[in-house]
Amino acid sequence: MPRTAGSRGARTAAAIRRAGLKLIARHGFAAMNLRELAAEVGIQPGSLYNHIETKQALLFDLIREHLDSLLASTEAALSAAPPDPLAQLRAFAAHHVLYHLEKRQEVYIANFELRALDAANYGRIIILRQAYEARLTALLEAGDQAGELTVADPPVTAFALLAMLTGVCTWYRPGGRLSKATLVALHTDLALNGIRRRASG
Amino acid sequence: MPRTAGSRGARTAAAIRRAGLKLIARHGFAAMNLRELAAEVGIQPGSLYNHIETKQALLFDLIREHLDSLLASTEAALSAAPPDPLAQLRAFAAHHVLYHLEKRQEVYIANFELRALDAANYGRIIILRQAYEARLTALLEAGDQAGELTVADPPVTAFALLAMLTGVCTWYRPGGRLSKATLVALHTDLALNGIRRRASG
Amino acid sequence: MPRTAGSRGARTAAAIRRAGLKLIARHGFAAMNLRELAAEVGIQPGSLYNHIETKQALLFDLIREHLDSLLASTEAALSAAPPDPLAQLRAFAAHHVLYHLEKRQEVYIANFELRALDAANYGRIIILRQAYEARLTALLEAGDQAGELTVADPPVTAFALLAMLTGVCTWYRPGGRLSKATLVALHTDLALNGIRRRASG
Amino acid sequence: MPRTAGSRGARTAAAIRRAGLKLIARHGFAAMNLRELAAEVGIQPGSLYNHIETKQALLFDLIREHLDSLLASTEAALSAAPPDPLAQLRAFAAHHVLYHLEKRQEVYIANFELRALDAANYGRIIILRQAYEARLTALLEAGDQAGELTVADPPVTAFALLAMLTGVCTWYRPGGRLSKATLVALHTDLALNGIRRRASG
DNA sequence: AATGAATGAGCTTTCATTCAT
DNA sequence: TATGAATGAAAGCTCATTCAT
Repeated sequence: MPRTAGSRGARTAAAIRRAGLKLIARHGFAAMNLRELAAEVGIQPGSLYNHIETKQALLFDLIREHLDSLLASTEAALSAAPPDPLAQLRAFAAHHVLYHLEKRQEVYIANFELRALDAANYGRIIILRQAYEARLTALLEAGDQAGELTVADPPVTAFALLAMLTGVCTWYRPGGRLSKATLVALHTDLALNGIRRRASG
Repeated sequence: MPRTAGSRGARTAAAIRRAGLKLIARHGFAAMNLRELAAEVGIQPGSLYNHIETKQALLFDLIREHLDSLLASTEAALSAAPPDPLAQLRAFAAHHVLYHLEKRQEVYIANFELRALDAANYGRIIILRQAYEARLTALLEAGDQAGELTVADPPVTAFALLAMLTGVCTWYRPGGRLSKATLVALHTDLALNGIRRRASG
Repeated sequence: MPRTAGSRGARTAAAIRRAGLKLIARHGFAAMNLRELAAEVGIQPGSLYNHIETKQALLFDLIREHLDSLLASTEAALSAAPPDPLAQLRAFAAHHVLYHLEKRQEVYIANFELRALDAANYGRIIILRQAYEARLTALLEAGDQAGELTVADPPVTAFALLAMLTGVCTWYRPGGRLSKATLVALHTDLALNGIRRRASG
Repeated sequence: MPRTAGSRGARTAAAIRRAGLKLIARHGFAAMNLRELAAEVGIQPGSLYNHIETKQALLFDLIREHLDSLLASTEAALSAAPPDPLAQLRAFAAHHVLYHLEKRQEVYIANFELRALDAANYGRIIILRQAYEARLTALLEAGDQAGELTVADPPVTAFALLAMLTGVCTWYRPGGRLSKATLVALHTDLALNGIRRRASG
């Protein structure tokens, strides 16, 4: 007779993912070890394998779920914004910063531990990541064609803006001098100003 | 009897640093192993210890040398530029991008492997890094006070600009579509535009 | 309330023994694991313990059942043969080869996995095995005394003949070049010729 | 500067092979563990890997060396015997029994642990083993054609004789009731009698 | 300055077995 | 009787580091 939903098993699996995020973000994937992860969850190392396939598969799952979630919530944010290019871009930037501030662990892992993925998993993740980059590139091109932006090279500009907007989550700590809202506004302006079309000359 | 400058020992030491940069940049510090490093150099693992103290000390040396070199060459670049705030900032940005494009391995390590440093080494490195960040922050404040820039929050803006200007070296590969000079110009403009004071209305 | 004879439980128990024979014969006892056995049966590993005591007990049961069956069918074969020593021996050899060809998995396990038995179980099995060897030794002695055989050392000769007659099941595969009947005849002759009394000097 | 020959390294490697033979013969390959092997040698488990590639490679090396040695010493024994078929066969059988009595551990492993070899290694070993079997098959065919033997099916007879002649090393213990020489004679006669041509009727 | 061999601690993973449900 | 989840021990193997030569 199968256990009921919400059973201990599901809670353990969730705790493993939570602890995985925390420890990989803290130590890096290679330096994190499953003994510590198990201890954090409160089970024996071998018991992890009732819930994960391998250490590598855990990393892949965490990254994939993050990117799935990022893509979905980005679409939601864009849908909720006015359709003109500047508003869409501002929505993208604001959502990016806020989302990244709130999911700093996931972001860290998804950006800096890709090299720890094996070839097959790396390929799968890159597709998702490129979809996200392409979304911003398309917005930049639309803004350029609408005459509202001056974008010298859309894909390169997209990379540059993403780097800037992502950077905040490498140093932000809750309770610091500036609120999340302030940081969102500051970075959004910085990004938009960098590409907004100048009045004339 | 000490060997002459170009002795085998000195060449081995240099080869170890070169291989260290390459392998740490490729795999990350924790995932890199000294066996592979020794093989790359063409010696046995035990022989490494005639040239390095520990794996940790190798990492520290590589990062410190990089930051020393970055700080020194930044000062040289700023000295060679006109003293007005905008020109200084442009020189800083252009130098940063070019230097980072040319030292991608060092940059990668100095940015992403700080967590692998032990506490004492981390403290030493952070001082150097903060000096670099402070240099840019000071330029932003000067430009703001001179009325040429609009900088909402100098330290945060400095972080944001550094993230953007550094980002390029995570994807740049020599022989790609765009030359280094083009990338330098593109990123410099993007950064400067983000903070240049708007005409008025 | 006990289930009826053909109940699910009894069928599961039989499937476990069948899978056990197959997997132990294929991989060896130590290399076989209960996960694979459970998968072969179509249940979860924990469920095995409704039907077996331990992995060790499963091995013991399989070997004991095989030897019980071998001893019983040997007696039946000897009873059905003429009582003279040569005929008895020929019946023993023919039965041995045929039985071994038909129960190759059981034979393999009973011959090569005895060392995996714990001390107590090993002792119980050795008694059965020695009974079988003693049966052949007795036939050899009887033949020798009757003047029909020349048996230098009955127990050693018994071991040697058993090794030869058993060996066929390490390489025999159904559908091969020779039929079971041919192999039985060939080996029986080979064994008998080895010990039949020579005409004179 | 390399160590001199006969160094500790070579002695350790030899001790590992000796202990490997002993423990694999005693427990079986799967049930043997490298911790026990290391303890037997008097080193730490990790140190084994200065001398072996993997556990699997150790098994392969032991089996291959045994078969190489068996083939070579068989050739030497045949060369030393008179060239007529019966003498050659007798020399083969006597050599086989004696060699097997003296290398019981190697024989056990080479016969019963082939299934523990991975596919590639298994293929390499089977070639050697078939060469040995083919040598006996050829002698049987020669004896049959010379009219001195009656061999119903040379390859099957070869398998049967090898099984019989090998069987002795599964139960022989030094210091037992019968000397090696006696056992060699007994088994050689048994084998030869099984196939020697009968006078006539 | 280089080597080969050793250490000792650690790693991910496997496994027989238990047990509440 | 079956399940899913847990245990605890052990496995093969890796690795930074040491050291006599």
